[in-house]
Amino acid sequence: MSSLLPDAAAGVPVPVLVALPAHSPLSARPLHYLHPHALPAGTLVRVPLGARQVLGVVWDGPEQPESDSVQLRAIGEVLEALPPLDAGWRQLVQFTARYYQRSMGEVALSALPPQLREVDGTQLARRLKKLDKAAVGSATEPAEAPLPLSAQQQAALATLQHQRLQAQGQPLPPALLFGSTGSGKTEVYLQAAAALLDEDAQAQVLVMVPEINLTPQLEQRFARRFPQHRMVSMHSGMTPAQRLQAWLAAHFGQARIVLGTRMAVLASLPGLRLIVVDEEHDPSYKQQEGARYSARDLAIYRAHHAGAGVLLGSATPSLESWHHSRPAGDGDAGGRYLRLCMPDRIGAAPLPRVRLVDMRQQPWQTVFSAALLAAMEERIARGEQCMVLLNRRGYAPVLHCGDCGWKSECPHCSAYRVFHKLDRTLRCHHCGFTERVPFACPSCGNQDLRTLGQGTEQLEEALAQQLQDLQRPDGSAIRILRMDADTTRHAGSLEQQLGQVHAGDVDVLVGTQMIAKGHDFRRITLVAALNPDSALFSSDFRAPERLFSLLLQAGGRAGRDAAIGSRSELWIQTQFPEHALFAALQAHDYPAFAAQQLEERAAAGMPPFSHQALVRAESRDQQQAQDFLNLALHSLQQYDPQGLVFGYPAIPMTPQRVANRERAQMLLETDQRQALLRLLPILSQLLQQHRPRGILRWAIDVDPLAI
DNA sequence: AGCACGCCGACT
DNA sequence: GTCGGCGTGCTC
Repeated sequence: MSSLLPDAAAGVPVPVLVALPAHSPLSARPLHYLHPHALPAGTLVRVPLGARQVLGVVWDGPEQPESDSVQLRAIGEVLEALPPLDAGWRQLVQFTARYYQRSMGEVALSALPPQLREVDGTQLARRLKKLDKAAVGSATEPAEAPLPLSAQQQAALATLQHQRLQAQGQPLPPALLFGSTGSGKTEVYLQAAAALLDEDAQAQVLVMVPEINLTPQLEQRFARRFPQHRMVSMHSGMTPAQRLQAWLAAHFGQARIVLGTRMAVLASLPGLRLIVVDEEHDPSYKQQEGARYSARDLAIYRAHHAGAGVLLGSATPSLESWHHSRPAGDGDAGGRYLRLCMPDRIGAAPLPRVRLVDMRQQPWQTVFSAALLAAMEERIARGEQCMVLLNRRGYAPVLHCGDCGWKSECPHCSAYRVFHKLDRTLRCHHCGFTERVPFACPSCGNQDLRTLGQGTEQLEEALAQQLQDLQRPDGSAIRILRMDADTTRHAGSLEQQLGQVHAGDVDVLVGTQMIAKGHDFRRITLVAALNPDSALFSSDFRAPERLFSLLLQAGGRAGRDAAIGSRSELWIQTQFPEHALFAALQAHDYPAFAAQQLEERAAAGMPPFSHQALVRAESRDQQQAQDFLNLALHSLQQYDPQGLVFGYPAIPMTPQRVANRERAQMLLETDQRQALLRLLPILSQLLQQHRPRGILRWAIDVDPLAI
């Protein structure tokens, strides 16, 4: 293609966003392309960029490029079949990019389904025809009737309704639905959605869940309740074609209910009226790479600006949401969120009894205390199920040589490789480096290598041995199933294993956190957490919050069935049974736990009483990574003469080295969010400008979850 | 981020 | 003599 000089015949410059990385000097503002006439913002186009054709979004912005020395190229194709993305979506993209320090192009294009980048106008037209067919074909079976409401559910819904009527176009405050497991939060979501879907034929409801494997259950309930409305899912487990169809259905307003993981918060939803964030405390709402946004926080922003409601649900809310929903009193105006409480379990099934086993009273290196084993045996003999939680997969976290002290370190990371007995490998859980287990110590030749610590594989083995004489009520052998990232790696295996548990083929379920979330295991009457202590004294100030939530949630797995729920128990083996966290857990008293934690946070000036950003850098050299961060911090101080933002000197991350990259991080903290928001773009610039050769990557994580 | 261009080691 | 390693630099 010959490069043509721009002339009047070539048309006018149009600002277009393309997917350029956050720190590219080009990504600060839209690029400009020529077109015979101006195009409305939000129009999707294909444009040439270097040697390739890429998808772009026409943007609001300067009508002229900043520099007049660039040769503008022509827009390749306008995807006319798609209505432009609306102003609300564009504003959301702009806010996300600015708040999380990424380029608008990166955020905008990553919010679009990947397959949209590949299709041209003709292919798209074909997809749209299919979309219309799907819309016509729906609705046959009768809708499942709403369930009768408890008094607390009624009160929550009445408050939401009242608040909506009162608002008169004003933004609605976010509502936090604080309800224990089994209190019927889902029914509240369903009826809140129903009210909007019935009253407004254009209305769309976005329902967010933390993880893909939790979508099917909620999906089923919504599908049965709303067979007359089109519902689509949005999560990373879908094929590219499915994702495109779902996105199109939402963009055209055909999908009235969109159910998805965090990515769904950036979908195009022209009729958005309500966002539900289920399990709002769940850390998976925070994206951990690229644009590190919190889908829960964006949901609140988006709902506010769309004039939609937002309903956050949890039995153990994040301390942020809990604090923001505090009632007024004592000279405190209260939080900006509305708090709705549903403490009672429906069907009056009592919450599980919490039993603490003091591991200091147990023989050295006990894995299963005798009391816990006895309790498990009793349940299995009765035909009930047990669930055992241990947050470590593999057989043992370390392999070691007693003679010379060799340990199974990863050559590429500052971490130990985990011993996996089943396939006889040593695997690094950080970089993936895998080797066969050596026959003898690589350092001294000793053939007697030993394991240190326990993982889920070993638990499964130990339980099989300890329970081998035990039989089910019908005399058959007992079955132990292990579920963790290793056993659920293949597509469909997760569902298949969950099916076995539900069918009652499994007596003891052993696994990592993944089994503690969301699933309704009706016949489980005992849940045991074997070793939760590391979270009690972790350097991460959010570790106790996560532990409390995990244990309460895990306990909630037990005894959902009222008939047997009365004897359900949550067992915790700990060296610190006197810890306040366990006392609150025993009383099922989240408010007490939250009050105690918030008091500590307030005293230490930590979130939600302060705002943080974490700057990370990677280099071959740890000192260089730290120097890079410290220098940027030093330069930043001249832009913050009042010292509103405090920067802690850079420290190594844990683990310090991953895949031969040295990692360092620097924490910024302030009680004045605005000051931080003002300084972060300057910091980005400083980092970019003073980046030495050896710095491989750097990134800013705003509102980091783990430090 | 892609993708080209560019300048040094083991092979059809 | 080529194929290909990934370092450096550019994309409206």
